[in-house]
Amino acid sequence: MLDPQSPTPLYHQLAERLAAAIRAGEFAPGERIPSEPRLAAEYGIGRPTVRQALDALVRQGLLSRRRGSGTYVREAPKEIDLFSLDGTGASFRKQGLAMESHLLGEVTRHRLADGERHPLAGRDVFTLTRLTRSESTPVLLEELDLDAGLFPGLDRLDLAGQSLSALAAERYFLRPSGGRQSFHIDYLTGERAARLEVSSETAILRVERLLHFPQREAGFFSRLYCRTDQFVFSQTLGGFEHA
Amino acid sequence: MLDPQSPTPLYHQLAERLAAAIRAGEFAPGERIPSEPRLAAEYGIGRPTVRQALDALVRQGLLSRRRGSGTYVREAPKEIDLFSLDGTGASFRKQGLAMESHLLGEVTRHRLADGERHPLAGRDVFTLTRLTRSESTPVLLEELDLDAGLFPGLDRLDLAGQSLSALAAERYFLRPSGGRQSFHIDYLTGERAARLEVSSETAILRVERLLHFPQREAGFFSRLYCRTDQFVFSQTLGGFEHA
DNA sequence: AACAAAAATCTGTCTTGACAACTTTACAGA
DNA sequence: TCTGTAAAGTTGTCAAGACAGATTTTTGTT
Repeated sequence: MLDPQSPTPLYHQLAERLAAAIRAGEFAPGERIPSEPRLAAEYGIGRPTVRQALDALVRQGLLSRRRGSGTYVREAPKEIDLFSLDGTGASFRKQGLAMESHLLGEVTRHRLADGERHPLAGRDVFTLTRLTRSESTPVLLEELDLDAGLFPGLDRLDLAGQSLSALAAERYFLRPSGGRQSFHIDYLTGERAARLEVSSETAILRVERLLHFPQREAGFFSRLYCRTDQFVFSQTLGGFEHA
Repeated sequence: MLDPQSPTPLYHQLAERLAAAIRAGEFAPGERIPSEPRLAAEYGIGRPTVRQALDALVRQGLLSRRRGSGTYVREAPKEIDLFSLDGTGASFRKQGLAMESHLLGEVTRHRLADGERHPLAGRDVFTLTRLTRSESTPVLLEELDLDAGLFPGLDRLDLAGQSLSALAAERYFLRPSGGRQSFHIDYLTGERAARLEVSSETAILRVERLLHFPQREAGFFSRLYCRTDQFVFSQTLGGFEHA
């Protein structure tokens, strides 16, 4: 039973109680937990209070809900080395994970205005979007901008299944000399949320990465939206990492 | 006014409306927005629905609430280069940010059991915890484990204000040869939440980092809990990064 | 003008209740 | 035994209301 006299709110006590039960293995991944009305009756609290507790566990990645069906325990995320791999597709396969990456839409070329808040502002860029799925669940969305001057004719290439970093190295003889990436926690809406199949309540790791080349500073900019609820994303340190 | 006929729920419409107003500068950082009862009256919806909308904006880092006082627009986070710096303290100062790091408790030495799920399992380690604040707000909590064999006598040194990476290089002649770090979104409870002054609803970037040395594989393990709502944490790529 | 107390207002927690949208289960008929 | 429909049960959204804890504003007194 919950303790109404406790300084810890009831919804919080329930969330901790359920989280402990999940971590202790009382509910297996994929298993349905008792319904909201059932939990309300069992713990003697209102359904909105139960929902508040479950809301927190959903956000923490322990539970997922399906309207009309119930609330289920989630699988633990697998780990993928992302921030140090030579092309997402190739390294996904190397790590024995069934991943599929594919382009969304066409590669387009356009000019970024001078005043635009973008590291490649003032230049012509190739823009492309790529989505990676694991077992048909989206896990990574990449939005890429490449300096058109560094990658001439890129829009005429068949990029399906291609490693961009391999392409950069082998076709354009480009190896990054340095760069910078920043890490953010984001909540997606609109098209990005739809592509990753998440609600605006789901915390997403967004990594903004800018690569420099000996031939041109700030030649490649990318935004990576990572579903850390699906995968653990890691980076190998030592030696240079690039996209 | 909100549109009750819209497929978008009312709380979601309000959240989007308020987010747009904040981003458009209608409310300046630090400014108080209309109270919950006031918003309920203005938009003709219930206070629980207003709270649901505000909950989402608080989680997204746009708003913060103070009981009895009101709901305020938050400052945008500043950027700090963390995952490529030679010791947090030194690089904070180099980047002109008023940061203070200090040890929580003493350096302790103990042995990790062989079967323990820890990269340094089976060894004696020095364990220490460090908290970094900016303008008296905690932004980074580090929990560090160092192989005691690589860092003899570490517990007898005065580590206050010290760069650990400089210490490793200059006193112990240790430079990392490689490593790995993984990125997680976490929700803290208990002591960690108290130290970072966050609620269990706040999404935290947790980075687990393991460094290898020529002298010893897996010599240094650290967990970094980053308040991305306070700072943008970034990494410089190229050349080797180490703690 | 300054200070203390009371009142008002704010957010935080919780309840009961209702209805919508969706899924699952039970039942009737072929 | 199979299929279709109704009933039951689930989550999602929303409302009104109450009270607690904290802060701010107003009022009264000196």
